[in-house]
Amino acid sequence: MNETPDVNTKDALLAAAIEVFADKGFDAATVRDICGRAKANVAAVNYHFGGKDALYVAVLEEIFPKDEHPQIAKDPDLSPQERLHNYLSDLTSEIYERGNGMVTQRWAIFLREMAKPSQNLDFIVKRQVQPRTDELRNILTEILGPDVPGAVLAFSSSNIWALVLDHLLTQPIIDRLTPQRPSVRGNIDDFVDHIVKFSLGGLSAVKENT
Amino acid sequence: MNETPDVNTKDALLAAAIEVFADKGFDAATVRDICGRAKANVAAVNYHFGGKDALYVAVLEEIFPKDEHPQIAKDPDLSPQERLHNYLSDLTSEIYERGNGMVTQRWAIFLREMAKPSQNLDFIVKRQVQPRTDELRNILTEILGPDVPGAVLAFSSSNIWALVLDHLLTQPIIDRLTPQRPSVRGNIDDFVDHIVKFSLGGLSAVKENT
DNA sequence: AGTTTGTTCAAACAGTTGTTTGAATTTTTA
DNA sequence: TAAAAATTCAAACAACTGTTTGAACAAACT
Repeated sequence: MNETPDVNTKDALLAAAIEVFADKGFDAATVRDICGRAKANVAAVNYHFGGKDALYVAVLEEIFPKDEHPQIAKDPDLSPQERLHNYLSDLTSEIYERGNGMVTQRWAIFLREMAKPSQNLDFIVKRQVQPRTDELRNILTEILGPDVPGAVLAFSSSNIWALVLDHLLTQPIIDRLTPQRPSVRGNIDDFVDHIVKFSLGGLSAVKENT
Repeated sequence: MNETPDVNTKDALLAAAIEVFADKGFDAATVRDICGRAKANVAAVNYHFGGKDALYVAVLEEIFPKDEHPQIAKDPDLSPQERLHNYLSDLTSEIYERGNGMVTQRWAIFLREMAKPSQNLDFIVKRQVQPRTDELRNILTEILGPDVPGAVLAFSSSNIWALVLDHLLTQPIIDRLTPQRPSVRGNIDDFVDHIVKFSLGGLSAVKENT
């Protein structure tokens, strides 16, 4: 009757599902694995969530909360260059810095959805990507000026996102290619300084001759 | 003695496997689907290749041939900036231009392996990525000068790769975010010009203060 | 011819998947 | 306390997976 009969197993299932989905991906994840880690019965997923798909949706709702409004770099006192620095610093540290928390798992799931999009990618884009790209777009409009062609603005915005997301995707390749290369994690500041420099240089280059 | 009018079932299986693996990924691909498209019996994969895994290896050998040596931009008469332009132009058009051929399927499989690495990623990196990154590294060494720190060179190399690979990964997001944006395919030259400008600007920016 | 070798095929096998069942158990309600 | 509702659980289900089997067929060689 009450809506909080046994929160324990349901929460345990959700936590285990976040782990497994981030680690294996939706297809490779099995409900038996999830229930095993949650110390619950195999039928628990269907009882509490209604099925594997619904559990995945619940996971997405959990790790992409609605009320999250970053807009960190909106301080009007800062120059757009400084705001870009703050923007890239915050985004980078969120992706790479915190190792075992929920934040990195969220980006792992995001990466999986990009490589093999499902219907749920719409949800993730609306919750996670849309507000961040809007903010970047504002910063870039100030840097490039109001007369910049829309294509240049769109390309540049994608370029800067690509610089940040790069390691998320190419980490396994870098491990195989140049294992001696220092990892981003632990050198976040160096990495951020580099991509800020690279971005500002690239932006002024595409601004010059338009 | 060769080229019988009847289609070789082994070749048909290989062709169908390339399609299915590129479209669904290794896990989601089924041998029944592959054999169905090849109009072959379910047991044909095991008879001709020995199993699904061995078929995947055969597909990788097929779409990542050994004798492929790009080194297009090695002309010593060109400036490193021009060589970078040629390098990015060739790489971009190979990834995005030819729509239905084998080349794009190769990059689709590459993307899948990056998002969920398997043992075969070593093979792909050695065959596909290694020679191209070596070439880029040479170009960047000339542009940045011999005294550039190794970390800056490594970061910059990754950055430029990220600019090219960007759309491969974010295409499904862009479709959901800004559908009005002109696609890269069809505007390859504009895209290449943009990332060349952006790259050169970024490179001189990271070169300045080191 | 006959024999051998290579290839196809329908059927079945063994394993895993998500899901359902129905009875046992716990918790809540009256 | 007793009835009722909510939750757990072992077992089974149906569908799908890659793989194997053994007979049928085809081609090549002696």
